[in-house]
Amino acid sequence: VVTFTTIIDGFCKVGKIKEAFMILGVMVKSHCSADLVTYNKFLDALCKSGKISTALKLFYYIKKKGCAPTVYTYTKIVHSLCKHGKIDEACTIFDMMVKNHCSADLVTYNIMLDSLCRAMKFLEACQLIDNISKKRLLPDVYTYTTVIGGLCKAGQIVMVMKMLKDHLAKGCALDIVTWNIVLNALCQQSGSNEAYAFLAYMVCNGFCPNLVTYNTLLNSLCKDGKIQQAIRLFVQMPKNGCNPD
RNA sequence: GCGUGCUAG
Repeated sequence: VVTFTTIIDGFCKVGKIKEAFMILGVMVKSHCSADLVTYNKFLDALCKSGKISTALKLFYYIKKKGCAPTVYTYTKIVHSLCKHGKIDEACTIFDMMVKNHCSADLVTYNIMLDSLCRAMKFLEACQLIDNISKKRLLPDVYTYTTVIGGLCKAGQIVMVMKMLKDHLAKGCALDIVTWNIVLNALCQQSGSNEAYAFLAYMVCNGFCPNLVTYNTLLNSLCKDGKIQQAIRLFVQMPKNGCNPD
C-alpha cells in the first residue's frame, strides 16, 4: 500500500489526478487495496484543484465502504469547504465527526475558528473557543494567532494589544506570523506611524522581522506617501537577513 | 506515505 500510495502521491502533487486514479486501478488488480492514507491523497488533490463536489462524493463513498474516515480525512474536507466559503457545510461535516466517534482535534478547531473569524461570525467563534477549553485541548501558536487575527478583523486593536502583552508575560507561544498579522491590522486601522512604532516593540520583544514584515510596512508607508521612511526601512533589510523580493 | 495561520503581485 505504501509503495502505491507514494506513486499516487507523486501524480497528485503534479495535478495528474486521472493518472493517479489509473494507479489505483493497477493497485486493485494487484490485490492491494487502498487505505485511508491513499484516499486522503486523492481527497487532497481534488480539494486543491477545487473539485469539492467530487471530493465530497469520494468522502461519502469511503464512508459507505465501511472505512471510517480519520481526523485527517474530516479535517481536509472541512478545510476545503471553509476555503470555498461553504461554512455551513463545513459545520455539518464537523458535527458529523462527533456522531462518528472521530473527535475533532486542535487542527480541526483551528481551521473552523479561522473560517468563522474570516466570515465575521465572531459569536460562533467565541463558542468554538469555549468548546476547545471544554475539551481540554491546549491552544497552540495557530490558535492564538487565529484568535488575535479574528480580533484584528473585528477592529479590536486595543484588545489585541492587551492580549499580546498578556501572552508575552505568560510565555505563550507566539511567532513572527502573529506579529505580522497585528502589524498589518495597525497599518490598515491606525496608520503607518503606529505600525512603525509597533515594529520597534516587536524587536524589543526579541522577534526578528521577516520579508513579510518588511513588505507589509513598506506597503503602508508608500501608500501614506512616506517615501523617505520607506527607503530608510528598505536599506535595513539586507543586514537583517532579508533580501527584497 | 496524509491536515491549519501573515504582506504584496
